[in-house]
Amino acid sequence: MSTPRRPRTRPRKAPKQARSRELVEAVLVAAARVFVQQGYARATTNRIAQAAGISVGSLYQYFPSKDSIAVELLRRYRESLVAIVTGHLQGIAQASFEDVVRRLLTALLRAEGMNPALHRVLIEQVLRTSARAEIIGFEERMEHLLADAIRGAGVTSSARDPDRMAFVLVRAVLATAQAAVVDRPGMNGPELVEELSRLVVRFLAA
Amino acid sequence: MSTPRRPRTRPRKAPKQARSRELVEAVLVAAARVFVQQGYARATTNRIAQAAGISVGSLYQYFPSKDSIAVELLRRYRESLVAIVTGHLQGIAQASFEDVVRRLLTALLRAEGMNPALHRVLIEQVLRTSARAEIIGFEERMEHLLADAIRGAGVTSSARDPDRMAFVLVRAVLATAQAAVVDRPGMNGPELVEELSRLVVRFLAA
Amino acid sequence: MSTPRRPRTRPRKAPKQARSRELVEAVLVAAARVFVQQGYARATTNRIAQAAGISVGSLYQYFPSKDSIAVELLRRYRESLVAIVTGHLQGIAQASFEDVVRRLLTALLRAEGMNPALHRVLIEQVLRTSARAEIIGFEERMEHLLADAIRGAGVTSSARDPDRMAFVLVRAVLATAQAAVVDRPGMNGPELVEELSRLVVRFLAA
Amino acid sequence: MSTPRRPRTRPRKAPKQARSRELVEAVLVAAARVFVQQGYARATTNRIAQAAGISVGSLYQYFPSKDSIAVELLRRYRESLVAIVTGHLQGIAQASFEDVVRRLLTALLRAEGMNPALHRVLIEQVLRTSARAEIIGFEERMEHLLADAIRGAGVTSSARDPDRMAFVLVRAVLATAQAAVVDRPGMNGPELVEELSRLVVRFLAA
DNA sequence: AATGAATGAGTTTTCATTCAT
DNA sequence: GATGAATGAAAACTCATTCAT
Repeated sequence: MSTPRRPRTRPRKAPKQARSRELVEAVLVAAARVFVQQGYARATTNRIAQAAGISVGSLYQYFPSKDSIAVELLRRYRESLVAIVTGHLQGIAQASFEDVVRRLLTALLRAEGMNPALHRVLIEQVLRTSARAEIIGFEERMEHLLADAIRGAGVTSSARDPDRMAFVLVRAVLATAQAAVVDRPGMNGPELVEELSRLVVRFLAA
Repeated sequence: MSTPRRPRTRPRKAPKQARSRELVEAVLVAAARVFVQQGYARATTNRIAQAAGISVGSLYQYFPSKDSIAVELLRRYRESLVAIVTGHLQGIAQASFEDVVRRLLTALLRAEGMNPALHRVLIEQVLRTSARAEIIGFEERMEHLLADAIRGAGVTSSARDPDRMAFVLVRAVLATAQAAVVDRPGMNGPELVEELSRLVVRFLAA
Repeated sequence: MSTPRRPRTRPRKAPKQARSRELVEAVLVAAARVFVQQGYARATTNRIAQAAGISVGSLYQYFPSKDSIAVELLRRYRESLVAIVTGHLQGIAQASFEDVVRRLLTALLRAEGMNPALHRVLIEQVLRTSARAEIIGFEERMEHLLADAIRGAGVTSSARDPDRMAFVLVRAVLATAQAAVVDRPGMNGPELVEELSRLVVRFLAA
Repeated sequence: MSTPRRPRTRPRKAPKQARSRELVEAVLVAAARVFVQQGYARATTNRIAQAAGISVGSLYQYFPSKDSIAVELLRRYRESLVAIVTGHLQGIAQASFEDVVRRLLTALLRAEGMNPALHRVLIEQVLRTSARAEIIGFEERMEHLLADAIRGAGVTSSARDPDRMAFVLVRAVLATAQAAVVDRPGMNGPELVEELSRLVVRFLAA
């Protein structure tokens, strides 16, 4: 458990060769599994390497520290969530507002790229890490996207602050979606999408 | 030198004497602080004991392991949240529905008994602990409370499932409240209460 | 932080590489010395590792616990004693009975492979260990060897039970030999061999 | 496991009052049981006190250290063995030599005051202790008793050294008796007494 | 005198990281 | 590049002993 002198959280080298890229992927996939199953503290680098089918030494060839794996995982995870949301919000012009909401929520609840258990573990860890700066602002980005959409759509009365509305919606929806995916799969289904859509639409109504 | 076979997550002895109870409290308070400040992994039992102003040995007199401290903290935290919600829901007969919602949200956002930063750390920990079973069911209890309130208040149309509604509301509201308290204190204020109340009331409307 | 449920008394990995085997040997040699010099309780794993010229970590790579070192030492010690006795008993056909006895006793008293001080420490330890089952039966094996030899040699009258005779001889001879080697080196010598031989031969006589 | 600055192995105070004596006895009885069941290292002073039905504090009123309990136990144990042997050897004038031997062995094998498992644990411990000097010489005393008896009885030829004979006999007989009592109760019985007597008598014969 | 809570030095054990092969 | 054995700092936990009550 000795800690490196200087925090190393950036990948050691850009995986240029195909083989390297595969190796990096293997490590990330394995690490995600081990982190979730054992918790960050129990997830030893040896276990991760083993799960990835490589040696510890090779792991350290691409990740300068255990933390750097967590950070990269978190970065990717959030990237993918942002991508999903962005993608659907762009469709807001073509489709009815309610349809967009419904599709986005359906996508989220289908757990596309969503792994909140992992997210929780990573957050706890990364919060203690120097990589904090690289990571925070994720929800903020989501909020900006949403606030802009709200403003652009002219959906709402001028009396309310779109930023605050976005803040509320991002947290409320993400948390509910995550809970449905992880803790209560039985709750997940079209009816939940319906309720969540109702939550969003009614909340946004003037 | 050998370790007991069963998971050590239950408090070692019931603190009967006043002195003992103080000690247990001191440990919990200190542990909460250290967990939040340093993260679970860096929070060593020695540091916790020191922060509590006692010796490690005394700590282990009452908590058989580091994990057991986390588990007890989580148990208490959730207990207190349930108490707050229960308290306010009981007032639902005397006051207008909207008033109850507003007061409850105000209480939550005032961070009464709420320490989501601690909660996050603990969750990560307890996720991999055998104590998991002792802990889950917290949100479920909240949901039951709320679902009953919804049914009793006759607030809603018969077409919707009160259980699903409760599921959505509990997650949405708790997550937003926690985020406001921890991550974005600037967002916290009467306007947020207003928006959250709107979220709840509109969502519940027939 | 949690400990494996099963007793850790078996070597962790089979030392296959030459390097590994050396390390295991080094640990055992060092441990034997430290156990004898300091007693089991004072013989810390760090001290043993240091005496072996390796790091604690390496020690734990091959021995899952302090106890497992003691158990392996005891196993080997007894193995070697059995080998000595077996070797000499095989010569019983070629040489006169008395000669075999004398040579065997000489070998034992020359402390070939015999380290009773270590034995004592180990016994105390193993007595309370789950490895007890793996260990007991040592004297029994010796007795079987001897009882068979007695029967085969037709040395004795049919009125006596060879098993009981073997029981008595094994204990009597081993204890005396050990005492001579450890506690009273001054007593050790040809005359002692003579007396012990007399003890055995006369005891066996019809 | 911190060790006292100066070895304290003598009872702290002579138990003058009846109550004190009882307490001391209770501790010794409890300690003997715990030492045998758990081994010296695992036998904590708290466990011993608990087994004795008193508090640790009271234990330390009469024994200045954990070691001092072991030392006192060993002292008493050996005292009692010596008493048995002495008693029987005195009868050597009145009865036939063989009878004395047989009676003595019968007494030993009846486990009168004999607890070799305890003995083993204690020896290992006391060997590391400053009390070593107080303790060693036990077998020597037994040997002197026996050597004198041998000389006095004129049992044996002048060609052999009575001291060496006594050395051999004491070790051989004690070890066999202990093994029979502890490890192989099934072996214990009149036939064993017969064999052991034969061993002694034949060994002593000119 | 008796009690048993408190102490903290001293153990066992783990695991991120390095580096010789 | 890959490997995995070796390292050792740091962590969890124990228990002989003290001392306030």
